[in-house]
Amino acid sequence: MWQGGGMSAPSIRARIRAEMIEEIKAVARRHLATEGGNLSLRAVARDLGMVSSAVYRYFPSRDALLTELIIEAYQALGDAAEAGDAAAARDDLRGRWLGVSHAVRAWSLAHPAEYALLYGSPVPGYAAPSETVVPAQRVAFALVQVMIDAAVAGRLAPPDGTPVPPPVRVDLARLLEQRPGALTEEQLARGMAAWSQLFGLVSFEVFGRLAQGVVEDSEAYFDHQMRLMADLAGLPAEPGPSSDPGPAARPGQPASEE
Amino acid sequence: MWQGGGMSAPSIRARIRAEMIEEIKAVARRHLATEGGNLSLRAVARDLGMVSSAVYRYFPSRDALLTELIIEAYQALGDAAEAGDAAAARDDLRGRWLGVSHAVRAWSLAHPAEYALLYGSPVPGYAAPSETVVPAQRVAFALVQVMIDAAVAGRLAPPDGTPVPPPVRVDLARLLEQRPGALTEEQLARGMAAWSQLFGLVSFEVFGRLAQGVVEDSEAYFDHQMRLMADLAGLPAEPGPSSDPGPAARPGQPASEE
DNA sequence: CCCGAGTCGAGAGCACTGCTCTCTGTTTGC
DNA sequence: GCAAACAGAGAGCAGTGCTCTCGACTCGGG
Repeated sequence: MWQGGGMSAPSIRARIRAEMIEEIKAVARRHLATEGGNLSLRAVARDLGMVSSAVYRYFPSRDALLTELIIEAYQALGDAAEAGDAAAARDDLRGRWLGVSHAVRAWSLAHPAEYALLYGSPVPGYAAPSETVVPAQRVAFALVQVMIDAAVAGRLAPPDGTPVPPPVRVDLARLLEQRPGALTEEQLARGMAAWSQLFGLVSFEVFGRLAQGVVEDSEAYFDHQMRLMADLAGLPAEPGPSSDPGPAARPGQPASEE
Repeated sequence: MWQGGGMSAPSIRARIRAEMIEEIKAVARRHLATEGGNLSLRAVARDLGMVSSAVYRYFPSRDALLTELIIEAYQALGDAAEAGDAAAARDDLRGRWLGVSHAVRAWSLAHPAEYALLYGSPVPGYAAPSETVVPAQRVAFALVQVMIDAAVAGRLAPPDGTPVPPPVRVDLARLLEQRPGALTEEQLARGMAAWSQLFGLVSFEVFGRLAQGVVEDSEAYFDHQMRLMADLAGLPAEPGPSSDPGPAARPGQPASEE
């Protein structure tokens, strides 16, 4: 943008600038982890040995810095979720489902302040920019993808119970157009139930609304709840017939990078 | 405390003081509703025609004021939930279940800032005091109570699917001691799944993580999701045989006081 | 009745915040 | 080589939570 031609010769200054931006974000992320949600731009600047107004050469406002951190946090969470999926054998559908779930939980517990940025109360005047909607859906996609793979393999149990009422069916059908023919509206509704259940559970745990003497073994509790959701989604209990039925699909800590 | 004897003769000054406390809380609640989460004590004082230091005669800190508002918000939410339960016939178990759910959603959408105080990111240094744990459980109790009533009436379907693993069974059994013999651990686990599902859904909607073109008719979507949870909990679909099977158990806006 | 004690409000002040503006020195592209 | 763009420092503004002091007021007991 400010450099017309191709990406030739990053012109030392531009490279320094890019490094500076990364350094600011790194320090801000560190502050977020230690101090908590109310990020102080002045404190970040102080840690970098510069004065607060200098930071405004790189970010137009504190909210812009937060937005950058939010986007990168969505990426990191999405990466963790997909890594949790990839850690299981492709036909171990329930193992993949639990892999995604436990990866999301592990990342969230390891980065509570960033999780609060993503799924806590939105900051006062700040409105989530459009760049955040796509990465925000990666976790939901990861869960639904397991259901889709199960459906195309003919291993997704047909849902019983309450059918989807017409108005909801319209909304869900619109979502299903992106992945045509794979799932029914009933099945997608169950996948989205698992999705909101996942973040409800993680929010309770990260925000400390659960650990007050209610549940001791919170990981086992979480694992059981997500298995209930796997049942609800219609995922089969055992891996496919073409794979070794080893000790897969155990909770553990599937993925927790950094 | 500062008045030794009984509660005789509130001594004008004490009455004025109590009124002042209520007035401060009322203005603070109004500010919370209009401005958002970051409550400014000085702005509240300004609205009351007093200077900020005067407010400290009534509340030792801003967090103390917030704590008061949090406790009262829990009470209001609990009242709404129980009113939503009471609006349905006692033996219309699914109607009561949905009544509680829709009442919680309606209150939360009507009081987003207070909801964020309860279920959003916890404020920086602030740790939820012990006065908040009991009122925070009222909603969960309201849901579980419907299941208990269904169980004693022999109308709660036995759960199938994944059994509760031993470590979780220990935690749940400890919770069940307060209501002995009514539910199995499997059933309580499903009730708590519905509980976290409820707040996961409401959080998504209140915090604007859902309405971005994903779901249009969010009330119908919520209703369907909570019916899925009623299925999961094992609640019967129809009211009991001793009641008229009229047009009950419809969504609507069961309770939304104030 | 009156007077010390406790209460209340106002004001000034401290340390902090996000952000703007101006000024100086450096780097860049032509 | 030079004008333009950029980077950092510093001062400053308006706002925040909170503390302290000081005068006015009210209350309860003698």
